[in-house]
Amino acid sequence: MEQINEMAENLKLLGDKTRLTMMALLKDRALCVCDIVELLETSQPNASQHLRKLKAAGLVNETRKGQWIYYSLNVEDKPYIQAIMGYLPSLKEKIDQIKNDCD
Amino acid sequence: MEQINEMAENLKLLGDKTRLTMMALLKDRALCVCDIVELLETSQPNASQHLRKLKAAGLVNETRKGQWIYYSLNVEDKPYIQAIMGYLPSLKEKIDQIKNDCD
DNA sequence: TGATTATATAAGTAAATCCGTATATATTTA
DNA sequence: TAAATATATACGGATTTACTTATATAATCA
Repeated sequence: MEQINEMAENLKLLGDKTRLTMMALLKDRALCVCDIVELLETSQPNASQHLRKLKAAGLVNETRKGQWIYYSLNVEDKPYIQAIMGYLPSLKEKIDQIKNDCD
Repeated sequence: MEQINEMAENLKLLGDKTRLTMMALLKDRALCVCDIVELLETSQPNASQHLRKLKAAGLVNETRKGQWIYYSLNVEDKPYIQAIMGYLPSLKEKIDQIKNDCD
């Protein structure tokens, strides 16, 4: 079943706490890498590597804005991913705490 | 976020094509290990080991019936797992093809 | 009871995965 | 143009994972 294999690949990507937290963060709004590094309290290369995987699977988009690269969700055409996202807690409050240097 | 970590653990379990196919099969009905081995075309130990992980996470139940141990879904109290299950294709036709020795 | 069938567990191996350190690339600013 | 900032990539090590083979346990049947 090719459909199941494809779903398994995507679920595997979400089955990592760093990446799943990234997705939860991006539910609120697009974020640049330095925001994500600060929010996740991880290293910049680690964040970049996880973001690359999410992007390779088409789960996020990237947009450069000057020095910064903003990542945003790209799940409109992926209904089961959207369904999962609906069950992720909102991290909006946490996001509002970060100091927004990026700009 | 403990809730996210717990979700990530469960999604990781579903993020494997063997286990996700098992879950899709069990959506139709309870199956014994030998059924699953036949349907997945894998080895018996491999099937048992994957089933053990699903059981440890509480995603399936087991019930012995004589010589056979039947596994069934246990997702009533796990809404996001149920949501994902709803997007898995039905493998009913495939299941109906197996020769039902078990009995 | 001994043989057979169903399932679980143990142990080993190859591959995948996550993360850290180091470095490269791209953009902005002085 | 040089320095600073933001991000990506390369590489290596430790851990995890999936699978195989071999063996153990449990239930049934002759």
